Amino acid sequence: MGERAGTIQAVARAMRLLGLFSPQRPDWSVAELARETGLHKSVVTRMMATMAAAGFVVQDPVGRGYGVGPRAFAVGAGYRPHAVLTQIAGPVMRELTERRGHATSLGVPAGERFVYLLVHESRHPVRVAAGTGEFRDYHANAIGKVLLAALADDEVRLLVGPEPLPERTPATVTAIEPLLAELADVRGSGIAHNRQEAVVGVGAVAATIDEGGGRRVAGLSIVYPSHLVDEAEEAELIEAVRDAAALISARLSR
Amino acid sequence: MGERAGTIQAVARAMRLLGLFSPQRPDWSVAELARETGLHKSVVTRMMATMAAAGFVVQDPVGRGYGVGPRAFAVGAGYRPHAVLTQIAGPVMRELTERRGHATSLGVPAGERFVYLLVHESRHPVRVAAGTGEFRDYHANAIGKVLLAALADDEVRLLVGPEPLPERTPATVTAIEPLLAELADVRGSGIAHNRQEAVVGVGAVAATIDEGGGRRVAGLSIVYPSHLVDEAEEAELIEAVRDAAALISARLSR
DNA sequence: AATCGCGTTGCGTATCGTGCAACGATGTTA
DNA sequence: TAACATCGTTGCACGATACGCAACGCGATT
Repeated sequence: MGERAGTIQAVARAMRLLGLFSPQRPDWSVAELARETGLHKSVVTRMMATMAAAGFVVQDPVGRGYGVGPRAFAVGAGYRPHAVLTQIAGPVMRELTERRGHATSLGVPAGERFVYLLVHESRHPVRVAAGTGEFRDYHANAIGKVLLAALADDEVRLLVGPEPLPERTPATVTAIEPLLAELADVRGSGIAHNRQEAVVGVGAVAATIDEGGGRRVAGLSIVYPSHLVDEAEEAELIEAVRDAAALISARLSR
Repeated sequence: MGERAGTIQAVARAMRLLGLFSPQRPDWSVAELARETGLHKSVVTRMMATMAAAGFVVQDPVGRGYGVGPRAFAVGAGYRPHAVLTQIAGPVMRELTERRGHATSLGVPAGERFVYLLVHESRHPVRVAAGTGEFRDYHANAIGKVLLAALADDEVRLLVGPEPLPERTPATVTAIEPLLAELADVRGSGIAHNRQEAVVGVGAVAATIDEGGGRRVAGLSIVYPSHLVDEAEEAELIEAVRDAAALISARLSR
């Protein structure tokens, strides 16, 4: 009956509930959780009570909805890629953001999507960057393409799923072949672009962060409002992000 | 039979397992988890398989132990105090660390202990600061005392538990009365000390970060090797941490 | 007042998690 | 090389336990 053999229904349900909490949506009521998951109210109540007793969630004042608990934060802080990269990439990204005036993001693969580990916001009035802990599709983001470019075409097909790929904006590449062609370019240049393919009006350039053995571990990007960056500046940003990624890679290896 | 009525055994067990993963100890094998929790191997195997399917944990290469998964990171990133304070306190702490040359930490209450939200390491060869996501006792840390000082004596008694309080070093205050007396001073001065009470050779001074309504939300500390800081410098550090905490508080309120 | 939506709780049923034992794989010791 | 220890996984039968229903108390809204 279960999704997969050898798994525990009650725990799988609890994980589904807990997984709904995210930086984008950190607050849920019992009723909302029940509607979203299709579980019965009573089940949700008991699940949440159990997870609250363990400190993974907290209920705000009195019964009025649940939020993320300190224990969940503590466990999440043990995520390897984050622990390693935060120390090294953080200062480099900060300087990059200050010098260029645009937001910078760092992401790593996380199954069928990738996750933002670290984000430095720009001081622009318009915020264009994603938030730490958010997941995104590979195919419609600069960091995602950098990560895909580390894989063979077959693996890419497996990862992004069947056509058409989800269309985020009119500019999103929704077919596999053009995406693979683009990835070939990325392998050559080491740079991936995002030209309003995820959000209208937002562009980005990304470069690769490698570990010692050449294993690709992360992508670093500069994100900006498209109308503020002309071709000349884009060329500068490409150089900047390439240098920063190389610096982080070098510091990672030793 | 269960710990508390209205909770689900299987989920409580899963939380107990997941809660073992922390920044200090981010890797566990099935056998280790089984020994630690007293659960049967087969139970642990199925629990972990279920949580792995949900992305909350990952098994390294093949079967060789589990680590924290990206989903756990994403959920943890939704922890309110972290999301709010990171943006505002981060830059202030960075400057404080650079200017004074010592590590700075920021912590918030998390049930019967407190948790470090943000840590900036010094460039000293000796690392003395805790890591993000680690839990500590209130009574043996500067930040902990600052947080306790926001409570009434009765609440403090409830929170720290019965005497003797856990002794971390020979200097730890293990009796309630002296602790309460110290907290009275903290309420007056707004500053808490830690003189090698948590780790031998490590001292700290902490100040209070308040929210708009006067609600205490966090403690900010400067942490240093005791033998490197004389009384004159300590006085300077107290001023520095007080100013920084006040600045963060002010930015929080608007 | 009346109605709606919410979160919680008792209870009986049968589903589903549990623990045992056995297996294959890997690594360690003699 | 062989015997042994340790590990992670899986089938299986039993019964503990999670489930879903229904009812309740509460607060907000009409």
